[in-house]
Amino acid sequence: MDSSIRVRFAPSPTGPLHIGGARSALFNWLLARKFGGTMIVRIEDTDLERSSRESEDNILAALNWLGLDWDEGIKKGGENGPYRQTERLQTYKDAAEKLLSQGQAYYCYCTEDELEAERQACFAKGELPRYLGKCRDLTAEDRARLEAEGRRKVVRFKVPDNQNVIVEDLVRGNVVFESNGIGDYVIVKSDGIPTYNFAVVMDDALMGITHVIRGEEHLSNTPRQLLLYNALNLKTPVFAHVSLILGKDRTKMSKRHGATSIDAYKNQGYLPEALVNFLVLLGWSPDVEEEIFSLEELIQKFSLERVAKNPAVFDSDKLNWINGQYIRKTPVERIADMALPFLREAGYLQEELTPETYNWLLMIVVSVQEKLSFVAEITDHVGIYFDDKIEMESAEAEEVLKDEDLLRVMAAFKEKITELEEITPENTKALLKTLTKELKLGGKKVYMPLRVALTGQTHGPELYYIIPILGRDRILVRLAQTVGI
RNA sequence: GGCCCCUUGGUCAAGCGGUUUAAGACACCGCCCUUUCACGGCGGUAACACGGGUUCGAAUCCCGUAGGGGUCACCA
Repeated sequence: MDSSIRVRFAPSPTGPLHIGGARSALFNWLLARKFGGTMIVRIEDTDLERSSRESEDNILAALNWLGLDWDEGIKKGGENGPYRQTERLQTYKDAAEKLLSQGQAYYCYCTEDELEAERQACFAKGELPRYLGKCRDLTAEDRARLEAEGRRKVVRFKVPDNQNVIVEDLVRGNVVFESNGIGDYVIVKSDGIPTYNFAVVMDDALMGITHVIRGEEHLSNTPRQLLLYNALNLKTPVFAHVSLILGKDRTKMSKRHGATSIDAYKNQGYLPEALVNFLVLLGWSPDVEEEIFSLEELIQKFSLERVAKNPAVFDSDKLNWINGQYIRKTPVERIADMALPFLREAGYLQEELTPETYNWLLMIVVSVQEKLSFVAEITDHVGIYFDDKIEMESAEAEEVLKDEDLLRVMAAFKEKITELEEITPENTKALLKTLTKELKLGGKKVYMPLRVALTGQTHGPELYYIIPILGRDRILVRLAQTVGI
């Protein structure tokens, strides 16, 4: 393998980019980057009904967000364009003509009802439901008659009999299929648009794709494609079928398993590099014990040899853990930017940010950063900073405020905090220390009562963050309210 | 149902015939750190689907059974 490697990601723009697609894109991209090859993005929009520009834009944006770029393809150009299949129709048409004239394909005039009846018959006999070749040997007169009836026609590929088709797969080894199990399949639909199996072959060949890395659901399509490569005398790429990503119930990931689009994770405040890290671990394993890798490290370490054959269940616990690891290592400014929309939506922040409130926001984020698995969770932790009306969250909290030394502690704290000209985490830390010392009390009698008096909770961020974030005035308001001083 | 793929702890997975009393990570549990929670550190529970072979020796090779998944469209 070398720099002549050409891989592609060829999504069909019928919905947002999903977890599985993203992983396929990632594997292709990693291979290209590792060997200095070329990554191509092509849009497979031959399903006119379901394809949309909106989906295309969404997919491309998601790819960009993940940090997966491409060297050639849609929105980028290149020598093998255009990169949208609906703009390459002439190419397919010519190839279909060729197959037709060589007798390797033929027109079929069967109606949907006829086909359905045939399928049922096969099924009843316990055979593979497939097209039996009814229109295979139509005479010119037959065709003229059927055309005269106004029937629509499709082009079917004539699948050779009694042939073993061997898929040489980098992750599965050689997989053998019998051509007899494959019925003559449609390569051009009645509206003149090629089907997937035909268009991919043409495009992969014409674009010089050397490695096709895709989901396992395509494995049983591959013999059909191989037959076409053969018939058209095209050079076949190397295949690598990666096993599927399953939901908790061990069936193929789908909407009912919850969030499956990359968008959904982006919108919950996951970091793209964390998602990539998680995705690569689904089906691939490093040769070392660490599991947290930067894109650069992944490029260096990735190899198709270490891609697993068995399907992987999507484990959101692990995703959360990985994302949490990244959140902790990420500069607070970036997390704050991500947190802003959530805080606004929760009604915590109304006004535009000033430099002052921005710094305040940063301190808030710092105080809870290590608690987050994904940024949307921030609203669960920051309520204490916004509502000055303190509710005791538990009987345990109320109990804390019944301590006999409470008033002494609070009064001393109030005095000290009032004297402080500027309240920062640093001098708050010092203040708390001297307070404990001067009062000659155990920390438990100082820290916990203060925490409860200020927030109504027995847990939460460090006191030395809470105090400066609240500021003197609001602290006094809260003390008056909860302990009456 | 036919064809194809897969089968190591709850999950992701290492393992490619002896170095395995089967790594590591997530989750879970415990301890430590921490005058809270979390983070972090240390430790623990937990697996080779089953049955036959082959071999001196099998999680690793072969066959069968079972289970799971995928696919059989004028969707990709």
